[in-house]
Amino acid sequence: MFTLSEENYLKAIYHLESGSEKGISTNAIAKSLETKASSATDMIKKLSEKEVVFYKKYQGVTLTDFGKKTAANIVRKHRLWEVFLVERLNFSWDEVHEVAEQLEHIKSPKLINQLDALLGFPTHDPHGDPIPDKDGNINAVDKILLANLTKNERGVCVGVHDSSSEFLRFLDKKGITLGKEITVLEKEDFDDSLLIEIDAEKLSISKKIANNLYIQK
Amino acid sequence: MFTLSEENYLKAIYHLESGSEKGISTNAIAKSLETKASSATDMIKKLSEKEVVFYKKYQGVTLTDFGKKTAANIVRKHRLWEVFLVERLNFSWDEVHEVAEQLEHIKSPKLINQLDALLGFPTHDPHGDPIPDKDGNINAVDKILLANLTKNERGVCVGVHDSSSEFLRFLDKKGITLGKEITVLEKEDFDDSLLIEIDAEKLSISKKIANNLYIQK
DNA sequence: ATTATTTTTTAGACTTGTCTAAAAATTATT
DNA sequence: AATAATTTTTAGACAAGTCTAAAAAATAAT
Repeated sequence: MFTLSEENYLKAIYHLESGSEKGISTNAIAKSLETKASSATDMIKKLSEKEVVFYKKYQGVTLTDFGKKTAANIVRKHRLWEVFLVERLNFSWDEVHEVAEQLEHIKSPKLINQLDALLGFPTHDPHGDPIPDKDGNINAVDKILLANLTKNERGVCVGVHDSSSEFLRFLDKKGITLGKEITVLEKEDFDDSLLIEIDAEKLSISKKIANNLYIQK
Repeated sequence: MFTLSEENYLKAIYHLESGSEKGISTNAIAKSLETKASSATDMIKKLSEKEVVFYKKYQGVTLTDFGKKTAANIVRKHRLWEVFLVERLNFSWDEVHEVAEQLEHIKSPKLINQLDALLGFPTHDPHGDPIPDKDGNINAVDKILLANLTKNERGVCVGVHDSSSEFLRFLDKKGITLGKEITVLEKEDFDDSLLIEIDAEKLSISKKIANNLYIQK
């Protein structure tokens, strides 16, 4: 069994690993958890003892298979709870993160399996992120950033990269939600902004926004 | 804000207070939390600093109004989650306690209010215990122990005193659930057992059982 | 009313998870 | 290749929450 702190480290390492080949540095972990490198080193040693990470001094960490599975299960819980909050308790997608951060640590296999069933075995959370199955496998979607679409290309909005409340509320305001079809009408060279069409309306989108929205062609 | 440990102490004191007039002793608290008296003393001091209990050395503790409200809110959360687990996630009434012990510490007013609404503002948990409202007020039911009914008296089963899994599973086996009507046919003097009628069937009930079942006349 | 017993508190220690400051190792720069 | 800068680790400290053992207070028993 893992402590709350251990689970948070595992989750951080899990997220950092998906997006880099090599081992995850102590600093990267510390930064992601808003703690100090020395604290991270301490915890890494504990996780290594518990055989959820491989660790060699000065060379960062990698999750073991067991560690991956454990971390994926925490992510699974987090995302299932997010679906529950949005679909059953009228939370908006920018409100769920903090609460899900707490709920993901509740220990009860039955609870999470029944919740999964209650929600109809969802495959994605409210931000479009895939929900790992019981074995930790995820159904990778071949999504690309809106910024990488070329002129006149079209696709469906399937996820966000940045899921901060601010960004999500901005999207709500602009009417951009998951499932909406987006067409790129223009790409401005001088500031990399986009002119898109959504709901038969034209909308200008900055580079920053376009780099945080995932599209499926 | 209170730590997990502080919340558990508050809840224990709250439960111990309902059933005694005076202050709650250090030992009683320690016993109820399966810890040592010295640990209880330490925590009592912290709770006293936070003004949730009145405390004078060697004289036990009493909850302040603030403390009562805080504790009632934890109990409210615990019981609402129990309803959710039984009514929405197919848990049986003997399985919910452990999970609710975890869920009761989740901090999110919106979560609990929405959950309350989702469940249709239930007034009692699956064991018949009343659910405090947002202000900590509870709707006291005038229930009595089955053991205190006299021959030929009748009533409805509205709660259990002992809510251990073993007892609840025993009740399930005998077909005794909340809402069932029970008539006392005989009271045996030599062992204080009861002969009751339930669902038009006769059933013999030991003193111990009769002392753990609440009836509303 | 004076012992004996029980309860409660104190004192000091231990664990978990964190921190700062300094040392050691690695990586980057000239 | 030697020095500078950065990263990582170690060492020692601290807070929270717990424990054991001993002292102090309260209660019970003779």
